[in-house]
Amino acid sequence: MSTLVIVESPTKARTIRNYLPSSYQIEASMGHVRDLPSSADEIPTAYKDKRWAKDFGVNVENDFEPIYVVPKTKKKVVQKLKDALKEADELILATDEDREGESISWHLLQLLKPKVPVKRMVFHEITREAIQKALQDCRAVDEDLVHAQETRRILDRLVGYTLSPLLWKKIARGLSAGRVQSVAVRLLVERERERRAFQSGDYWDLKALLEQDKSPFEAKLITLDGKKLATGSDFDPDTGKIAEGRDVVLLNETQANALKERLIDQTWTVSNREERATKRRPYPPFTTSTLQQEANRKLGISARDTMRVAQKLYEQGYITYMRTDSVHLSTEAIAAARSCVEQMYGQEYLSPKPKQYSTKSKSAQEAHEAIRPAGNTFRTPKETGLADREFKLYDLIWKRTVACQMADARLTQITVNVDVENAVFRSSGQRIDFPGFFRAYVEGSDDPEAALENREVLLPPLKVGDTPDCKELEAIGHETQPPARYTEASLVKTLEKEGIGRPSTYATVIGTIIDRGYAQMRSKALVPSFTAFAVTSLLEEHFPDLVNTGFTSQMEQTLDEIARGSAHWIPYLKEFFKGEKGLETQVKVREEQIDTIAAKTIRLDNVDAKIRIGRYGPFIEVDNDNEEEESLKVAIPVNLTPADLDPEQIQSLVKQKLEGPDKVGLHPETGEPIYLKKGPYGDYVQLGDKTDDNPKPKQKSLPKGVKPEDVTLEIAVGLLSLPRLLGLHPGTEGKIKADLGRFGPYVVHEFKEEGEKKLQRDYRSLKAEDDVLTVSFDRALELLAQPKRTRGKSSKKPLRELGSHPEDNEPVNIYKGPYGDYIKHGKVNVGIPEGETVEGITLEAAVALLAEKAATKKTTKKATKTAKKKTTKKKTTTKKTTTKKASTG
DNA sequence: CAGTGAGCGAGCTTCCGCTTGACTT
Repeated sequence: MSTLVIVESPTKARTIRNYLPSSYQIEASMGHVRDLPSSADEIPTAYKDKRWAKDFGVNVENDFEPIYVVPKTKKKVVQKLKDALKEADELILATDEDREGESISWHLLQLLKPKVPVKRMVFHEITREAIQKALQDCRAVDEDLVHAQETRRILDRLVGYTLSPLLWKKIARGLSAGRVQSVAVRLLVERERERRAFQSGDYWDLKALLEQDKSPFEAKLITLDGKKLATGSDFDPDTGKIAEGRDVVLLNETQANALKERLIDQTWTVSNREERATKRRPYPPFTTSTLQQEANRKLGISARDTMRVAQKLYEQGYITYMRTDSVHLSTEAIAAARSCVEQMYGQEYLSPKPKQYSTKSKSAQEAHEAIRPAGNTFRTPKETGLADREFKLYDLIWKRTVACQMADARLTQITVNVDVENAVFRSSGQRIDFPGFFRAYVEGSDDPEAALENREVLLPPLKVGDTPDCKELEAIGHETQPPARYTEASLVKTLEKEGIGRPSTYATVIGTIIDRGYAQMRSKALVPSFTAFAVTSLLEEHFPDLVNTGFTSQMEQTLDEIARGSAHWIPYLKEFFKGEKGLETQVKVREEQIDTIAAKTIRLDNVDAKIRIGRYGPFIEVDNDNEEEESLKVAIPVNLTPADLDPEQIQSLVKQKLEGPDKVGLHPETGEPIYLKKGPYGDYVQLGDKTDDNPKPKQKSLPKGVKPEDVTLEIAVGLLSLPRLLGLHPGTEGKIKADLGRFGPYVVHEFKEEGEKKLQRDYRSLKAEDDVLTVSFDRALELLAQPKRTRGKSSKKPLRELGSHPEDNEPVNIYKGPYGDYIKHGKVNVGIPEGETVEGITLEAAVALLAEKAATKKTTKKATKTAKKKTTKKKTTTKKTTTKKASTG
């Protein structure tokens, strides 16, 4: 008697193995095992000639019947499951209890066609009791829920595969649109429009430094003649003036200074004092979304990296599952958190009752627990022995989980009014009466001003009638600020709030919009591109419903009805796609309506010139007054986004195009002219004109830190004389040169190794203090003598030294790598096999593993070669996209 | 890499979710 149990994740398989009898075999499906064909080569031959198959992989002519295929990457998994099933006389489908999980089970049934009894089992916690109970409560696959998933899948396919081709035709090839990404892009564009339209306003106020009984405190002017003083929120962002209907006093610099002079020597009297007790409740434990936000804000880690690190922690058994939308904690988890609080902070810091949090988001499917330290007792961050990011992330998760079972923080807010003449100043303080969960956790904030709130601000014990001394009075000017750009954190937060996207996709959505050229990351901000503006405008104008934040939640409502059996999926899709206002009809109509030129043209507020999306990127088009002549076209440098483009920028770009490049001077030796030019990759100098005889005049980029206005003839000549020969290496007689490369200035040592014909090159980057034009021979030797900076982190120190290899006496060590711990000997690396530990492995075992690896290396040469290609591609993503653009012409 | 924005018209690009492999250090 044996039972095959299929779960989604291999880690889960490993853990539940401990709670099931040995006659149970546990396998993982690794997520979905079938999907719609992603491209033409995946379409089965039977459907190859069908239009609908090629366009959608869904039969839109016949009740949206989908073609499901096993993707190449999943063939192995499916085979393994089939083999495992042959040995079993019972099948238990234990995929997650949400829409996608139910669907995976259904697909498994379709694929495996089991002849043995089948049960569907669901569990939310991986404990012996929970799994035993789940085994008792098996059910059948819920077909309605499966239909809801299919509807979601098909709808996304229809939206994506109709709108994207429309964009190829109307705007640029390779673009994409989708239910999730297009809304995300639109959010960025809308915010950028607000920022462009924003009119800043100035206002002044006074800050006083007062002193009572030798204790200083600060107070700010709040009213004048009983009228409220204007602050940033009183301004209308569209005009930069005080918003209509606001009865406030606006001070300019002169008025503020005059007021200051008038008030400084007067008598200041405390007129009012108020105290207000408040509470702060701890935050709920982490979901994927809140973890990504906090890791981004507090640790500066991107959503993608957060997930990568969390996955590691999960696989190594440190935390529970990291893709979840639930804040629910198991009773064991609550008990563990409470025991942590008692031990580390004491009974008084414990919340009086165990706290269970409930998920607010309507779209939540709650197939998993909140993200928390794994197990029935939590290891403290120190006990884990983790390091670097893994430690920091675990620490964050541990603190948040423990804090959620702690007592509320109790604060007292104190406000004191101080009158002087016709003005009232206010001083605000905050006293923490009991820190409660603050002891463990203070949430990071998008708004640094708000983060400061958590700090204690103490005031001297003032009472009404006190007359503090005014030590200093300062007039301070302020400028209202435009709304902040989205960061990864705030975008994820908004998407989750609107129910758009799922825990498993937040990080990839951001990746997609960057990959497609819809946005770029500038420090932490997501800045939309010109393409994003063009695409968003088109979609807003012609498909407003689809790019509305409400679209997904409407869809979700219908999916819920389908899941409950109260709605049918085919009529819904029919209406959505084939209906009078359906997508198919709309796309057809709009395709004729949309003018290609107009779609590629971007209108920006307060910019007259037209911006157009060309094949090689965005350019400015200035119409000529003379109708006969062609309009003027000026390329916009890459990395310049709509955010940077103001009328002055355009002016300067147009001017350069019209008047030609600035001439720096004539080359002292050849007499050729030297130009300073603006290229798509920045400013550069060029020697001579481009002619038929000289099709490739010498050009050199300005190094970082050199501004175009600083370029003298001397600098230009110097740059154009690069590479500069510094001398010959004393050891090898090889040439040492200095030059500018793609990654900045460098020195290189060129030499030939004994017997080798090929020239070897040893590169070192110059440091910030070095100048490529003047760097000396000695300095170059010094740099070359330094070891190459190892890429990545502190992977230098071995975790464990095993000893020296019997063959060559070279050390055999164990290191920590991004792909797990591994054994290193010379250039051969081999991962530690499953079941072995860093501590347990012997030198003999390691030597055997290394020999095995060295033997297989020859046979897998082909595989590593293709893989190498992949990584280099990845490394040079930025370059790739730009060269791609340049080479399509 | 470096001044374009179109066209002979093959075949291609593209969606959202669920998972960990491939890679190597």
